[in-house]
Amino acid sequence: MSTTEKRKTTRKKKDPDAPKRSLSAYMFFANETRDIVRAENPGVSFGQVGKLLGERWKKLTADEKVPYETKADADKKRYEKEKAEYVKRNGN
DNA sequence: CCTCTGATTGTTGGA
DNA sequence: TCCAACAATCAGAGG
Repeated sequence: MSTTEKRKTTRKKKDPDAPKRSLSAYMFFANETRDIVRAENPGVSFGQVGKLLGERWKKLTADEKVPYETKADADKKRYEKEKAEYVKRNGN
């Protein structure tokens, strides 16, 4: 099963203080591309843009993803911090 | 020890 | 407010 087949929707959180996980490079990529794709495809519904984003993302090379992965990495650290506090709260 | 699934992140746009 | 496809990412649990 691929990660893209389940994910019904944002399910509930099982943890009390569940620290929000780090964002994916795609999230950052979408942040920038959403504006570009939408600019090139005005009026297109999310269905079109959404798929376009995925295709564009796959088209990007590791070098292009660098800036996005970099953000993702930075956010990852952010998550670590949240987790640290989260664990502290639970493991207090 | 190693593997896997589940849950989560954010975007748009309409109902 | 919620959901849909898209991709990534991580943490916990199990064998």
